[in-house]
Amino acid sequence: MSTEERLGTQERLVRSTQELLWERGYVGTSPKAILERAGVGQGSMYHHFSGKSALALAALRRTAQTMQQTAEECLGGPGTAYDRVAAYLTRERTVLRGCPIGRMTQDRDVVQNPELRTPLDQMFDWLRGRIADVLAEGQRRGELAAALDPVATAATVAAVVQGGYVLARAADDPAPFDAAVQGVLALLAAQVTSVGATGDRD
Amino acid sequence: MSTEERLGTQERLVRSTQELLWERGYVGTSPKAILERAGVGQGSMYHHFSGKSALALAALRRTAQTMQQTAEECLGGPGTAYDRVAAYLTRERTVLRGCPIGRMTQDRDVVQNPELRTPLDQMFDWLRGRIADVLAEGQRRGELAAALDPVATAATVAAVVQGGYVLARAADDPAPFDAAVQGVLALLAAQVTSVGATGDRD
DNA sequence: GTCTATATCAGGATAGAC
DNA sequence: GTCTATCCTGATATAGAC
Repeated sequence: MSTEERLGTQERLVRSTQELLWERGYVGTSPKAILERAGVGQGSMYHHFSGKSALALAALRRTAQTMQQTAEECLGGPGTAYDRVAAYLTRERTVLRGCPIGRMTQDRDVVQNPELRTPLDQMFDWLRGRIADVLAEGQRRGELAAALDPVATAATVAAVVQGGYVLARAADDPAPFDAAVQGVLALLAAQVTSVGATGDRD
Repeated sequence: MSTEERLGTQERLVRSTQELLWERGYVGTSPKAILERAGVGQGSMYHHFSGKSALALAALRRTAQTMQQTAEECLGGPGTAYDRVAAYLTRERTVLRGCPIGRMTQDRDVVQNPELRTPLDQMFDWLRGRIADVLAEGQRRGELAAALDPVATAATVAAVVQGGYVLARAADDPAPFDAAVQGVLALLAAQVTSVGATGDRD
């Protein structure tokens, strides 16, 4: 008995929806496709969820939550601020699949629906804030140049990842993603202070 | 008589398709919507184009061409390499609408169709190459640090724009786009050599 | 070249039996 | 809770008249 089969109906529906939204987007995902992948009947689906958008909302919340945890594992890890940002940028990714959250950003029905947009908004807002915190902490420790703007730089880092996916998918090749990441890491490395600097040590 | 009305049927169809692809993506755009916006009948449309994908191909080629021209106006302009990249990054944009080419990257049917993907691929390939050329030229002139990797940095610049759109649409606010651009410009500014440097002058 | 049928299938959901 | 039947609309295209 597979893991999938032992899960509850509701859980299987949410997971199917997560997968399909990632692969096909919101417009491209039909209730029929969801229930077929989940292996449940139509009546079953409409019993647990009011319809497509309710299913999508549950799926997006789940995906955003998972992505946040994954990012936190890198950004909350050990090392300097540069190390932690580098860990986030270079963590293993299935580049050509793109970002399951960033992708939804291109879906009209999602962006125009405040409820559906909220998980995306919160996720990216948290991400930029978290990266900015890491960078600001690096500055306080004297690791990074004081002139660096943590908030703007955090947006840049997050944008490089999302834009890297776009470039890679256009090329059908992960190379542009990797190049973009290496490019921003090199620029960031130039902001790393060479000496232990002015940090207070006991 | 409006400009639209005096155009030929074929031309009106292509323009309608360009608009709709930008707004709704490929899956979200129906032949019916195209012909209604163009103000032509169904028979007319299938006379000039074999179907939806042929129409999309014509539209994407046109859009990519226009975008390339727009980018060239900035990147081929006057000033230092930094100035020209900055001109590209900060040129006026309707940020919340996103990039009409980058958007298609999230459309399964487009990316999986080699013919439809080609215009996207060529456009971004050209863009990264053009930015890399500008940066390399800046290095030869002694404007930019020799250690900078023009190819990787070019990918970063292109990614920041595409990713900036994603962040802005998630937030329903252009601010993250602007922040990402300012962030990468500040990082790039740190690569500008302070002196006229080693350039040969007559 | 353009128009109006016509055809087929999928999307998205409701109804009511079990 | 789950199933099957049914409904209505739209997507995508073909046919053949004008």
